[in-house]
Amino acid sequence: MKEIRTRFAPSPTGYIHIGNVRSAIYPYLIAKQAGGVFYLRIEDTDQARYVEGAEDLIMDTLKWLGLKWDEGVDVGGPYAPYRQTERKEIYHAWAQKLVDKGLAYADPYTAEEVEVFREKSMAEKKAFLYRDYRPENPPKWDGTQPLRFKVTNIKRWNWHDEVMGDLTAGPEALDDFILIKSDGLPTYNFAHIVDDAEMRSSHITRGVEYVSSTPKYLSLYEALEIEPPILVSLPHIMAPSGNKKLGKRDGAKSATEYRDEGYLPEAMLNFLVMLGWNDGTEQEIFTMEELVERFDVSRVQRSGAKFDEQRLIWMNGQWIRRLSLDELYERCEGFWSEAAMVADEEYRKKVLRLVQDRLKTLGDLRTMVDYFFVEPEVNLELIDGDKRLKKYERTHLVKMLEVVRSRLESVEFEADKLQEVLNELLVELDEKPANLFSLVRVSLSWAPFSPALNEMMEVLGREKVLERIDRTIEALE
RNA sequence: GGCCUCAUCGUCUAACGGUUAGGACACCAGGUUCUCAUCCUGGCAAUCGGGGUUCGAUUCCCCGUGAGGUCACCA
Repeated sequence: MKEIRTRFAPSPTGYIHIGNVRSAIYPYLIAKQAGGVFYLRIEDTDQARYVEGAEDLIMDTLKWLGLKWDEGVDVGGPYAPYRQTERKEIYHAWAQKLVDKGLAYADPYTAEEVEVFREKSMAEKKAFLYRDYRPENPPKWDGTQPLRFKVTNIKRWNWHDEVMGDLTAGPEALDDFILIKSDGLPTYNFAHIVDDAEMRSSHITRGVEYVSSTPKYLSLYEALEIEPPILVSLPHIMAPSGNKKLGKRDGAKSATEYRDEGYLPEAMLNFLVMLGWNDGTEQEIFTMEELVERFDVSRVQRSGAKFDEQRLIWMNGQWIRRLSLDELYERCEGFWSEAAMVADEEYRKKVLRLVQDRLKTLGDLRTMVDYFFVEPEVNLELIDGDKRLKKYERTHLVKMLEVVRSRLESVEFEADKLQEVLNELLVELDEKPANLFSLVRVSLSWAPFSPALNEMMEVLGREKVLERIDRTIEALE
């Protein structure tokens, strides 16, 4: 059997936004589950859209998601170079084959002249086909004119797509498209065909927008006597509002932006893969290993899926909770506030354990745990505005806190012991947990929400707890 | 406009032609000695329309409708 070789072949025109990341994930999974090769090729033939540094952005994203490439611009490989601008001679050699066969010719028209043809066709309400205006005696190609493919096998094409199934297109889909631009660089249409042949791609994974061009590619394969690879067309990821393809203008962020906001790569990967694919079971959470094992292109959805950030957030929470405390701690590097950074590792881990179930993203850390690291500002509004606490006289609240304080002076600061004492205080003061615990909780955190009282006390420690109760008493008097 | 493709809860989706059309997110209600979250329980909610074929259609066929893609010296 032929070796499985898949690729991700982006253009270095900027960061890859999440809508496009999936077309790197799927080929990766296809290759890895077959024990094949996944490689990275840079398609930089459009000089005008080239963005400095984009290659690094792309590689950063792939690394973050754990999509390691076996061959590529930086690591090389048996079919190097992997950057199209460095492969110019190769394309010209293949182009020459077509010229020699009489299957390629120089385009004598200027862009303006072609535009006139196009407008004429559109005015007649039919699709523009250059071949309708094909010059009878084209000049010899000297490299300054665009080189066009001369389609000869004008017919209806039928082909198979692993995702879309059996597809067909009439002769209208065939045209004399440009192989080499007047700047000497090949178009995508030509370059990818040459590269995938030279680099032995077994699969071509790309967005559905290429299916209407497929007949052109098929006739080129035929002319070049290349056996076509397996075609895999991926439906688009749609913007959350409306039905259009998710793009940068819809606020599609880069994958690394999500990383910086505190999303885990596992969650992002899991979410993106599940957007348009499932394994037929009701399992929702998959590790990379499981995905590699279970992924099946034929189960990929044919219609576009909307990007649902709510689901991503949920999935991120799921993954945060699956991490061990040590692992979570490592992932949180860079997400702590400055005040927290001053505290030692052991203390921060204790705090982290209390909020692991509460984090939606690692970014929540910055604000969620402030009061563990800095003295919170007393805000009596939290008492006066509380539907239960506001019913008490302040003197009574003070009395309650004084009793609590004196009991805490001697108790061991350990969660279970603290809970016992808190329960005893409930009886002693004849109070409901909703009242007493709320009062103490607010006194210690001055935050609208916080972890369980006894655990919070254990982490804060006796000194801080007594100090904060004193401050509250002072403020209430 | 030509050509191509797609169509199940609000969203992501499951369902050899036979299921009370299942799950998940979101939302709502309840429970977990206090808040927030987690977790658990329950609830709301879908086969685009019309014709066929069939004992029986979400599933197959046709016609509509809607949506998307494409018709670049961009990929």
